[in-house]
Amino acid sequence: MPKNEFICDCNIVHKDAVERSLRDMPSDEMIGELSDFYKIMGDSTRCRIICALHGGEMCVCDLCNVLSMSKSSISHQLSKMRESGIVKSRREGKEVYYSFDDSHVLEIFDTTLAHIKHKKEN
Amino acid sequence: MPKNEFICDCNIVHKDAVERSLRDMPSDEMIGELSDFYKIMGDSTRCRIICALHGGEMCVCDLCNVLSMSKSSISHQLSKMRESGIVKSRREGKEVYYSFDDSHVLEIFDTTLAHIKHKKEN
DNA sequence: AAAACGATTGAATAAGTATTCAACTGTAAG
DNA sequence: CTTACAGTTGAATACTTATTCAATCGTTTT
Repeated sequence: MPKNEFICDCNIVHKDAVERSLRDMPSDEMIGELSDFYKIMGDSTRCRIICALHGGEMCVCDLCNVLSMSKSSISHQLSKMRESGIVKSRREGKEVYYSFDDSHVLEIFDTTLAHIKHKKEN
Repeated sequence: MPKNEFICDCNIVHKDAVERSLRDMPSDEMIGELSDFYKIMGDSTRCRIICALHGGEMCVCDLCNVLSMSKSSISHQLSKMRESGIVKSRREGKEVYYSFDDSHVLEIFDTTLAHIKHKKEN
């Protein structure tokens, strides 16, 4: 087997492990969706929005007050969160109310939060 | 109650909801750890590394071949993952082997992956 | 119809970050 | 001791992204 069958110039490639990993690796599409999901959660402002919406829907203005941030900033983040299907919006008069669109996301969020809390206790 | 008790210039703040949210909001420290956790997962290279290590420990070179990326790039990512406690390393001669350091992280990862897969099926 | 208000949007700025390149470590082999 | 090899590291570059600012939209009120 020629060295350059593999990308790297090392001699000690563990052929079996590498091939098994390649076989079991999720598709690029799947990996992309997975990392996109984590990316959207990986921002403190968005995490705080998720926590705030935990008690029920809120208008943009409420979120501004909870997070002590500008309407524009919050709105930009909400727009991203809506794009990725985490929240949905509902207009009522001049106000727009946001709430969760996907209970599974909330479930993962809560599990993770519990994990972090648990780890801190030790 | 004066308008500017709240940060935003709106009139229709839902006082109760805002105050409840503020009360239930996790500490800045907690939010930081939470978003940092998601941040470290929110990169396709790191997600693929996690998938690759699923079958057991691997040396840097193996990971290069699985991901088709340079040693340096992988090493940089592994270093970040080790810093945040996701993986640990073990030297054996010239090689360095990486494996999971926190089974709970893997659990959350798998749950999320299952969630994404499930959502795609619908 | 005009003004006020809650919210959104696009462009600009600033901050963060992934990959590359080159130099360097630590270990093993000649 | 010298060379080769697996891996690491720091600086540079390119890319992404969060917040701000100003302008605008949609709805309600006067």
